[in-house]
Amino acid sequence: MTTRDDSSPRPPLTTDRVLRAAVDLADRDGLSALTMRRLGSELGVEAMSLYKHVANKEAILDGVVEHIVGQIEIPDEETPWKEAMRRRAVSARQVLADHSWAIGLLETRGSMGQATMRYLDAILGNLRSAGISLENAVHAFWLLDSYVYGHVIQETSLSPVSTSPPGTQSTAGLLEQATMAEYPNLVEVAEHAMGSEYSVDREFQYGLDLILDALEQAATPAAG
Amino acid sequence: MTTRDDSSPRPPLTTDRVLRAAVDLADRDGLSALTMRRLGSELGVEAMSLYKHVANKEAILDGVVEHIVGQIEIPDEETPWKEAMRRRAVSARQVLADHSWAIGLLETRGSMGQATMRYLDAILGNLRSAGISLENAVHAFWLLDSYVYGHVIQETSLSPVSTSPPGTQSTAGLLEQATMAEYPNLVEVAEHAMGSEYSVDREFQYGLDLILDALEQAATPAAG
DNA sequence: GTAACCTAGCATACTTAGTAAACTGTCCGT
DNA sequence: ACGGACAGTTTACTAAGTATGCTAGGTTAC
Repeated sequence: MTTRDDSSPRPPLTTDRVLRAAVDLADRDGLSALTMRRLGSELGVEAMSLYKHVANKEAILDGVVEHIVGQIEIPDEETPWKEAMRRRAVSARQVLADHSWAIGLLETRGSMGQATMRYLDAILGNLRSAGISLENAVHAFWLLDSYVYGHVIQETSLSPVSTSPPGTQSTAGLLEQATMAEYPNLVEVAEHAMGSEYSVDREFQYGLDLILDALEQAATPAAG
Repeated sequence: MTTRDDSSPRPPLTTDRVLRAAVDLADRDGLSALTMRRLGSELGVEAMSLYKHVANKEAILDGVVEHIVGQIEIPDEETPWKEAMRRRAVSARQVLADHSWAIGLLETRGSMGQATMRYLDAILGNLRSAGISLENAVHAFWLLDSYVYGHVIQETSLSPVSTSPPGTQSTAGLLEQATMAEYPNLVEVAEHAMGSEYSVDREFQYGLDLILDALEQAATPAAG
């Protein structure tokens, strides 16, 4: 039994606490702020102390990705596939949007961790146990995951335009650029996107449903 | 008139030459190898000399992204939209796959450059002049671009599994992990992906056609 | 023709990264 | 009490981006 009943001024470091703090730090100040020294001071500790709990920074990034992926809602095998896929796509987008810096990490990780494999396996498991063929399950996986990842990427990379409320200087600034006259279609779309009836959320839903419906048609040959 | 007819041992630096060298370097040794010092030595010059031609490293990355995006085939307004969209999606995937480090850059750039805007404008222009409504053009843009970007991300992040020829140790290594028994669906898919009849190229085409067909149905209310 | 000056490239040096190596202090079992 | 295990620290090395000031060669103004 460890004595800790005195007012512990600093709980002991653990790998989990390190990873949690890393996610918090990146959420708050961006991925570039996630340095060993800042992470250390966040935990009231020197940078080198972290190395007692993680192999190196790469390991932290790996762990962080796992942490993020682990937050995505995983379908069980009973939920009807279309509903399950919609739910997990929405959840994945939510999680990735909440930690928009994480997408950039996904690509750079070479190998999949446990959480990632569990996630993929659950998706495929749901599809397969719904009677969908292996080929079609793979198609569905690629399509949906590509769509979700790509959508989040675009949301973040277009955020100067799309996330600012109408009339904000960043939106206006984009439009007022002299060269904007050369891009009439972009202007038209930007204005449309600034309208109050437009929402990126709905845009995501639209594409998601379109893909799901198309997958359903493809997966159920003749039945209607 | 500048005298340059003598055997110039080193052509003068220009912004363009810097950007070109940056792309080459990243292609060859990866994005992390793209440092000012290495880029300088690549051009036979000290790191600080680069700052005479680019504001800072961020500007190089911006320029590199522009360079990459500029390579994507742009549709003209005459090409039928479905064909145009397929072509530019294939081209975008090709370009991004040729410079797989570039995707990670796209997200981190805050603002769009000229090439990016020209690209987006051309896409929207093609769709609009094909008589597609503004709303549907926006849908098509989000869907297709998300799919392409996401697909490339997954290709690179799954590359340890998918790009290695069947029977390679990285593929086998993944499968032989003790924990793999916990992920039967993943194993099934991995084995399927290792089969010679499987190709990520075809996978991309499948999803692309599915999206294009679905978009077509949605854009042409009753016809067909 | 020469002096002022512009400019590409260079040398130096400062700051912040990641992390290796060796040290310190505490606590626990013998 | 002692010895080791182990969390955390100190110091220091390497590499990155880049500010600052220098130099040399060409250009331009008189």
